[in-house]
Amino acid sequence: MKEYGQYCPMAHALDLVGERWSLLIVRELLEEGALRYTDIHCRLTGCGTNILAARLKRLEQGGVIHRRQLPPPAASTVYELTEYGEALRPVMHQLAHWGARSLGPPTSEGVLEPGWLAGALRIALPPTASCIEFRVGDEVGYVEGDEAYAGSAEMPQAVVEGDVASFYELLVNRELDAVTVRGDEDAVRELLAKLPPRTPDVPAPLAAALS
Amino acid sequence: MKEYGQYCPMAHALDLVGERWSLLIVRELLEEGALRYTDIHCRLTGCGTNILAARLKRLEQGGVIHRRQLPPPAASTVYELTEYGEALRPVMHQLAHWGARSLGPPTSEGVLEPGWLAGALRIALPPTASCIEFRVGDEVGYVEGDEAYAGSAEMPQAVVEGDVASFYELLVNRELDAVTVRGDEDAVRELLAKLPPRTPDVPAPLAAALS
DNA sequence: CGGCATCCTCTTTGATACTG
DNA sequence: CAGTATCAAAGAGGATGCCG
Repeated sequence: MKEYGQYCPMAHALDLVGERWSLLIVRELLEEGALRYTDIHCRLTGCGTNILAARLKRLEQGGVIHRRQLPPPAASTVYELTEYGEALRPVMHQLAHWGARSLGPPTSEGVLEPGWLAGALRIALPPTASCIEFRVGDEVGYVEGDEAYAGSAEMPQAVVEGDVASFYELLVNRELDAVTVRGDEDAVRELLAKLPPRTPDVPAPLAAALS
Repeated sequence: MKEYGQYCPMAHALDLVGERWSLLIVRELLEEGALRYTDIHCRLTGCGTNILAARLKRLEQGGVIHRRQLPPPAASTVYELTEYGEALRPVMHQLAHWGARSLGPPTSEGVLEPGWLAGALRIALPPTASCIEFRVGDEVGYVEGDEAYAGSAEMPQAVVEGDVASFYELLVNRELDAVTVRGDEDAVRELLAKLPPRTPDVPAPLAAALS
């Protein structure tokens, strides 16, 4: 893509990561740490291999990511964020928060990429002292302290289970009855109580926003 | 542009503001408040009128901006951010900070849009008790408290003057001698001392980043 | 004029096929 | 596995035209 050609930090940032797919690649690397070409490709449904190659090249030239050769015997090349690329984490976090405010319930045709649950928990939930596991559809993840992880917790105080719509109900409408809770239900209640205040309203709903 | 089609707040945010030019439109509205179609267009060199119209429509549908009819006699339509669009301010601020780390000196062909100085000051400078005016090229702006404004200050404690390269020297390398200071030079020195620590280094310089 | 819509050319995308 | 090659379709950029 042509650069904007403005001497402005915003425009420059967009020259580096503003192209289509670029920030989603960064998102994957932020969540997974280091990924092979094919791993990235299969997580980004709709992104052609040529586009991916072009973006990776550009991000590398921009100092956002770098290629590394895995030590033998698994000598495959992986991509990971540079220190500079890592610095995008707070930006991405805020942007995701912003986007979440107008992200409707998952009724639409949205594709859920593997590992989405840990990302969702990380964004949605405040730090908690408890360890709570979530099973949503075929995804499993848990929160503990101020981080969220994919997979099962070792000693969860509570396990929350439900489908994607119930999960949305829980997080957005604080509807505890939407899901089934095993274990310490009060720990979940406490977590919900610590959620940031509901953002009042977003003018246009998702359906209208996207033609 | 086609949507990403992922049920993910990041992807959704990019569906709303991730298209080319969209975030630059938001930047203008954040800085100027409300602008007419033509004002936006002349601030975005390179953006065709059809593109601008399409982006404005999309941003409006997404609830990021809205159109308003100015009261008579100047009954022209202006665009401004909704409350939801305003919420992009911290995101943009962080993104600009990130971009500034790899934005080189202004030797390149970068175009300086009118009003850039206030934006630059807002991003670069920490809150200050003093009121300091900057004259860079033909732009004038000043900082006071935790905000930055375009135009002349009424009672500046100091006036800093120089060209764009000197301004960059001042902010990035803390080189006070690069510019001429009238009035309370210590106020400027104090401001520089409060700048955040220099970010160590960005792997690839601007020149290499952009082919 | 200010606020777009249209037309046209050129680049980018997205999907598939192919190669070291 | 990690990309490059190819190609149709969509989007970007520029000029111009229309309409209040």
